[in-house]
Amino acid sequence: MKAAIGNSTAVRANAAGAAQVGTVTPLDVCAVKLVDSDRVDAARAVLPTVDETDRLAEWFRVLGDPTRARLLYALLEVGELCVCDLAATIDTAETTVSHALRWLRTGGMVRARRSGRMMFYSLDDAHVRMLLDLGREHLRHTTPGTPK
Amino acid sequence: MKAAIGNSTAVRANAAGAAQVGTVTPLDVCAVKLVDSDRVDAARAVLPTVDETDRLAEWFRVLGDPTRARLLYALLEVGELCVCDLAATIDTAETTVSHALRWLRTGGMVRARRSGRMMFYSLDDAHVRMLLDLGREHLRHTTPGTPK
DNA sequence: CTGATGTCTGAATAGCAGTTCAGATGTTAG
DNA sequence: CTAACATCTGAACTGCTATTCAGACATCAG
Repeated sequence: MKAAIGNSTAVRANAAGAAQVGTVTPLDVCAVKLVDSDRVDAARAVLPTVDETDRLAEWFRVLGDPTRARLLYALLEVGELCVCDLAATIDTAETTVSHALRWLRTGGMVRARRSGRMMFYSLDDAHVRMLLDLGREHLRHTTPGTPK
Repeated sequence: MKAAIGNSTAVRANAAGAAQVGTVTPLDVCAVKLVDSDRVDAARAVLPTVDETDRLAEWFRVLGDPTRARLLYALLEVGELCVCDLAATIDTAETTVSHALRWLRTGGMVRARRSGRMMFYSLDDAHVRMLLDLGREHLRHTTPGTPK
């Protein structure tokens, strides 16, 4: 069973006793109050694990930099480019591009192929393609003057 | 060979529009050399503008934090939760949750509804739902021991 | 071999972002 | 009105990260 997890429902459960209060030894537990404990339990049941959300956040974060995003969108259509061409395409210093490509490489989003002294990079993740397409579609359906 | 200079001039000129090309001061422009200028031009032609990629990167970056990602995944299934329940769900301090929710709010990913003293939050962007689903699917197809 | 080229890496700098703390705002009950 | 409550905000601290610089590594021409 999954019950062994320390931070799982048991800890907060009693505060859920919106119906009955005071019957159970409250002490430290009462620090947190829940409004809709059923819904909280439901959410916790389907929520990815901390390890999974950490990996997901890291995955998204790789796209969360303008340089890296530009590189990915450049590769999305053209297929394969070497470092100096990528630098020219996105108008950025080659060193900066190289650092960014390391992120993308270790993130598994890009694959490198050596040809002579040059390294050719290309997208290496179908999900990333979908992500990029989703992003562009989102742009289209978003008013440029988005309220803040 | 190729019209490397001309091309690289166009390279630098862009960002706003390929207006002035060719006859401008070459001097510093020659610093960059292109390998496949045709492909570079093709990539630049379809590449989103700097403003667009900035917005895209910012959009992705909002998901690139574990706390915010957890909040979104919590809301993805349950639909609506107040701040204290969100804090309990993802086991995080309410202040931290509040700060994270501000990001999601200004990012347009979440909508707030007031009910008495409480604020109920829910997802407010269909594309974000797809993004979250895509992320989970990506997790499934990714070996936990991904090579680096 | 030496030199030139293309790319990568590590250190250093500057700037931003996540958490916590203290207090402010807004809401309801008495 | 005051008190309690739920949430928000700003400031401070810490840590991470994007860029630049200098140099290393790898490859090819001679």
